[in-house]
Amino acid sequence: MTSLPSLLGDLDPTSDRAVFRQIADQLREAIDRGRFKEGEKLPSEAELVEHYGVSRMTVRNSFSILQGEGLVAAEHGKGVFVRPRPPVRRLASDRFARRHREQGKSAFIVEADAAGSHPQVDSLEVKEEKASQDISTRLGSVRRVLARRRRYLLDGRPVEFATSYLPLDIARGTQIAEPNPGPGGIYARLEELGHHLDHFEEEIRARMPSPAEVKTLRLASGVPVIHLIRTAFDTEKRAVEVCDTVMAADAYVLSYQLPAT
Amino acid sequence: MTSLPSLLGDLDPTSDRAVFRQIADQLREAIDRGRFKEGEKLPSEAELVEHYGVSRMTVRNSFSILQGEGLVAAEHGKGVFVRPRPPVRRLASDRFARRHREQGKSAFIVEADAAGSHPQVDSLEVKEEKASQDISTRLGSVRRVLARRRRYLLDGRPVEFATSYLPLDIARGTQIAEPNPGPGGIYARLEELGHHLDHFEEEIRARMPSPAEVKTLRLASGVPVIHLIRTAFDTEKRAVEVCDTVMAADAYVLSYQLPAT
DNA sequence: CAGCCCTACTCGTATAGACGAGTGGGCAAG
DNA sequence: CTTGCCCACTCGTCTATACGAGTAGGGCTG
Repeated sequence: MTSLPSLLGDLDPTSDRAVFRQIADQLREAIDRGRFKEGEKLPSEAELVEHYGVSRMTVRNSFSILQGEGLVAAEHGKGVFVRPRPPVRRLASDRFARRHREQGKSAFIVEADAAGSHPQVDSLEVKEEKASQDISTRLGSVRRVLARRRRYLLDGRPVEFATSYLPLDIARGTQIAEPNPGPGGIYARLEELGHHLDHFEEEIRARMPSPAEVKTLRLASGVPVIHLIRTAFDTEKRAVEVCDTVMAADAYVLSYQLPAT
Repeated sequence: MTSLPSLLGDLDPTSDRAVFRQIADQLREAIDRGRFKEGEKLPSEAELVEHYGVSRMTVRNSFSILQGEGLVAAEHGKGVFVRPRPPVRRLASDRFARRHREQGKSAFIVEADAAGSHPQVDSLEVKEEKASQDISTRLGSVRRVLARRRRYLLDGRPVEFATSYLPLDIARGTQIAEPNPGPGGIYARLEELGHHLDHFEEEIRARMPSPAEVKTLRLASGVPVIHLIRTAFDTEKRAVEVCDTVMAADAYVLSYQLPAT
């Protein structure tokens, strides 16, 4: 039972700042200054209750602020811990360049192997379905589509799930409709089918995850998602694929290289 | 006092799902289904206390979940409201193309005017300062830099703030060091100074905002930020500017066009 | 009629207490 | 020594209560 004042200071009763905010401020500052390091355990609720002389709900209130900021995460039965900043996966803008399609393995696998982490793909699902309004619009008024769903994991942690949508007249009956699309992925198959890829359009949004997304990506509270929608166009200016991707924001940095034309 | 059951249903006491989660689920679903529309007021805490027969803290707990998801916002003295989705600003990847630098006005102003909204730029600050470790690395080991800070508002709402960093040997004494950099902005000045722009690199992250960012961008809780770091390179492969931008994620969609080379 | 105030309703903050459930270490029984 | 149980400690959920403070509308007062 070492004394916390050395780490945490006192409350200012004259301040009009709410007590639980003051406590959150002190904890946040202590974390920022490295007094509590990544992965380290913060003082327990009971300890803070005693240190500050407040009720437990007040302390929990403080923690909930820091959780909302993505700074800490509570673990039932263990304590509240400073969230480690996970190593990030970089997505370069040239990741779909033709030269990367030569190898047999998918971009995700190759890239992860190179970074020394253990990649995995699961919840593979390939089926025909009705296109949503949005997908239909992007693909040019298609009614039904082939949907390829998959989830990506890095060292056992889910980091992204994605769905590719393709018009049936392109994909039906081809290897694209198979669970394993073969070397170079569906883009290689599209080119073999005569749909030479011209360019991609990517739309990027960030937002808080839905409960379903929290579940599939096992997100801690306070972690947003990056929502990326990529449309692939062939040289005839036709949209041949839309890929809808949701990524755990704490696992990714997107990187683009743009000409200054 | 109209009855809420028509909108909200009952609790399932046999479920092992926590009561406050069940309530949050029901409210979320009602919002998703459009039973409560954007900007509309949810039932008050007292009403929900009575409807579900739970204590007030339980209801507040439910609200705090939905706030964390960015779905609702509480207004002191008024009620809890469904957060309206603000109009988003699209940032196209060609926004720095040379052809857009012809006009006298900045890209932000032109674009906002075209969209019929009222643009504003404030908290302008231009000064020399010590480069942070990160900025120094990106600019190629520079010790001191010229920093240009500004905040952008759309119809009175702050949506983004940005800082440009330039090496002193380039910027000092030029119009770049003036509050108003002149027509075409600093990129036009850089080209006039012989630094012909070759390409940009953009890094994109998403995360929850710091308290300071919440303040400057007046963010509601449950709104992440998009953090964009752009480095401009001239034809000599030298990094001539780094622009660090923090955007309210609910106000932006980034859009990139990539060749399929 | 205009202005003010009062009141009812809203959410914000805080206390005190209770029980449940996950975790991990120590101790006791085999 | 190993196994298994128990207990202490942790956070999770929930109740009940109290007061503060912002808002809006009705009614009273001048």
